[in-house]
Amino acid sequence: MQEVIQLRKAAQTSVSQVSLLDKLRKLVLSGEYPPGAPLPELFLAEEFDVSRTPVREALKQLENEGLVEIRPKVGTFVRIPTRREIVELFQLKESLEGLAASLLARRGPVPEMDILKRNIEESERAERNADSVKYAELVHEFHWTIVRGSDNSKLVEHYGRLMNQLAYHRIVLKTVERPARMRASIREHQSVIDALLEKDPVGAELAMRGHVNASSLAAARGTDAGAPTDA
Amino acid sequence: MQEVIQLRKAAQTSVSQVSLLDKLRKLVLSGEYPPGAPLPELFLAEEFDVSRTPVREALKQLENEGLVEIRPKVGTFVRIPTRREIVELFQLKESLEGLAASLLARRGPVPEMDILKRNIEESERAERNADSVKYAELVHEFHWTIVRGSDNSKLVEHYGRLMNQLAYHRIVLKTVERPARMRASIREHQSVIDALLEKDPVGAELAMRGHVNASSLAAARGTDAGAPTDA
DNA sequence: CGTAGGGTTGATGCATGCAAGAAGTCATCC
DNA sequence: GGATGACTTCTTGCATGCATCAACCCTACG
Repeated sequence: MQEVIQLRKAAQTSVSQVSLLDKLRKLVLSGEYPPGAPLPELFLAEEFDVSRTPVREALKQLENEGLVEIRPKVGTFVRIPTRREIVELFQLKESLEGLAASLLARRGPVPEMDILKRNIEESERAERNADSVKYAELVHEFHWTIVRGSDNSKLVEHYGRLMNQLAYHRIVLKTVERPARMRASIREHQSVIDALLEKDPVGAELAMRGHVNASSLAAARGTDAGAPTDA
Repeated sequence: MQEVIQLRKAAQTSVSQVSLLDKLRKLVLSGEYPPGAPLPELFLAEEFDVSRTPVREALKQLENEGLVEIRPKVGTFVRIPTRREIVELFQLKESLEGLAASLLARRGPVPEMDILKRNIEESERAERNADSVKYAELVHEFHWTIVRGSDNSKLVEHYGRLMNQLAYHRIVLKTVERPARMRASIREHQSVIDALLEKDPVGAELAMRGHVNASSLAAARGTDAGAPTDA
């Protein structure tokens, strides 16, 4: 009984429609199962009242997504991310979102543009109200709208994988969006929209990349010191 | 016995070290199991002399990689790619390789640079000898060297997924590299290297993207007409 | 006291059995 | 003749049992 990290029973919701994979992913992303925690198949099987087989399949998938690590014949553990990875992921994010903005700019008038305009308005409102939760949601929506608006399903697919990993790192590294950055961020969003409206792919890409880069630097500074150590 | 597509028994190599997943992936990528072909678990299990369980896991993984499609309670089939996907994948390729070149340019003198220089020399030789097989290998190596040289493991990871899907489309769409493009391609490689040597991230990225774009356009033209129809 | 070695434990890896469901077939009815 | 319906078959989805192997502990020895 020398367990390093104790897992408490998660709230037992019925396995119903939502897949086991989604539930496991959420538990890892939410930090309910913290980095380094063991995830024995039998434990999870009892937890979700299924057999080991579907649990195994879900864990394999999560390994594939980079959220857990399966050590053969030893066990499955929630992955411990490194600081280096977050830098790498932000570099990828910049590149992919830049591509998305560029593609969206070429598409002419699409419904996404209206969504983005409304997003800006709501973001300004959230900023005035210092509602950082609402603001974070809007930022999330802004970026996803542009990526989906790229009309490139493979890009959306890869971006989704990327964001899963980043969301995980966000939780783990306890990244905090500083209120001070909100206004700057909104201005950057606006300049992205401006370029999109002008159907300027190059400008849109540059604006988007600049924005992602700025916010990633801010995120790096916002990382608290208690984060896991690098390798 | 009304099977739409007949699978012939693949050469039975022992399951030894190399994993089942790799073997299955290769069989799909090589076109041994053509698009649309059913992949019943039991068939594959007997084929590789294992039980359904490991086959299932491998198939799930391949679905994740976008190579097969699992229709619940119906069966697993080799995915039928669309022309649209190949365009999307090339857009991603351009973006990721551009990022890689940019990152590599910032790294100063690294062993990758020598590999690239030698690659150019060998490419020219292959071009003179009209050795298109050797040439294709060298192109492959050139691009991978740059991506690996980016020193961004997450980029390498995503690029690998991307190239798997592209390799698949290459096979299926029977893309042919035209000899006429070899010389142009080498020049483009050279300009990428030039920018890398000057530690010019922006120039390297632009050169790389221009190159990928040019070769993807050539590939699109090189697609033969017998390819699968779009959705 | 430190270290090497064997045994125990607990986890995964795989095989197999059973049940559930989708697709196609065939017979029947209108 | 065409359409509808149940049935048959083939497939996956899941549960469970057994074998295997890594890590740990505890003992015995130098």
